[in-house]
Amino acid sequence: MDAGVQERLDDFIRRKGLRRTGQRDMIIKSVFSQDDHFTAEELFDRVRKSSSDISRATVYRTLGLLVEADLLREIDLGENQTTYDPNFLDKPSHNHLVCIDCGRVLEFEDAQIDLLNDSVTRRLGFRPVRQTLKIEASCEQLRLNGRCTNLIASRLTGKRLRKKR
Amino acid sequence: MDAGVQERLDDFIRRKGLRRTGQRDMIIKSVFSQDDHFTAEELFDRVRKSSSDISRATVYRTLGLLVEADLLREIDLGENQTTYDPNFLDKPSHNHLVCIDCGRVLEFEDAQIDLLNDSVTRRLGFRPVRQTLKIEASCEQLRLNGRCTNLIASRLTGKRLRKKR
DNA sequence: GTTATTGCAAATGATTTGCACAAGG
DNA sequence: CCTTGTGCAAATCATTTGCAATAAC
Repeated sequence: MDAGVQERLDDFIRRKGLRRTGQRDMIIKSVFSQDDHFTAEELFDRVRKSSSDISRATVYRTLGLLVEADLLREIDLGENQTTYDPNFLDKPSHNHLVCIDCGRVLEFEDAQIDLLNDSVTRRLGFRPVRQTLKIEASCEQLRLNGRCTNLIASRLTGKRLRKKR
Repeated sequence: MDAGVQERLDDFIRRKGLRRTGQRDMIIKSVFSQDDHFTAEELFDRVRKSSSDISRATVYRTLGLLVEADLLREIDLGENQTTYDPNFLDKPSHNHLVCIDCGRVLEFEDAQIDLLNDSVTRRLGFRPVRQTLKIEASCEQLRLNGRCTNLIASRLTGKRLRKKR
């Protein structure tokens, strides 16, 4: 876990007159112990494994806190559950590419995209605050070779292959 | 309403072995009679005004149909309700700018952005299918003048000024 | 001691669904 | 007719919330 996280959260907590608790510490450790995207429910399961005295409500409430403190970000992957992305601390303006064949999500940064979007925003008479780019795309691998390692991998792990509906 | 809509839907319906019904016709007319974004519930209210024998369930089911037929698109404006955008027929690759001060949503097209995103996608080894760019920004007007006509307008109309939460 | 935090279970709210009846082709 | 579509009400399911007990500071 990035050393700065705990510190930044402490700042936030102090500034808002809130309190540091054991539950919050555990949840934060779990959130930032890895860099996969996750849902509230997935996090709840993960957290439960280390200590069972953390309730679902506290998980939801702490997630809200982390988002408010800008340590964690909600992203839209087209699911009906909110997905959380813990990687904005390291890569403050990364984007997401979602493969419509295998459901895999890639993160990428691109300074040119950022610049272009900023300039468009200014041209419209606004000051840019945040931008969210999601690219849905299909595997060249799958199209050219008739198979895609990610597709196979996700079948093995039982992950969902496509959006619902 | 764009003349092509009904036709395109008829095609879709025929291809899938479905049926054209009075309710679907009414809903489609309502959806494409204007170009504002809307939620399922808002559409339900609108549709109810012209004919009261359309149920909420049918509205939801027809929305699903229109999305599947690619006549209508779901967009994410950060609300807890799905928002629908009827303007992708006219502007197939437009983007959204959401003002965090007044909540107003602007649509804009930009060929450069499209090209750049496509090229990034290819560089990552994928074939681009669809891209979604949402820019959150703040009013220059508000910052410079201390007021923003949109902000005032949205106060008058009682629209929400900021995201929830 | 105060006040924020937690766990629990109940409440919420958007969306979906089962089923009997109605209607399109 | 035969099958799809509809309305209704009940069911789902993620998320939120009221409240009494608990723990920060």
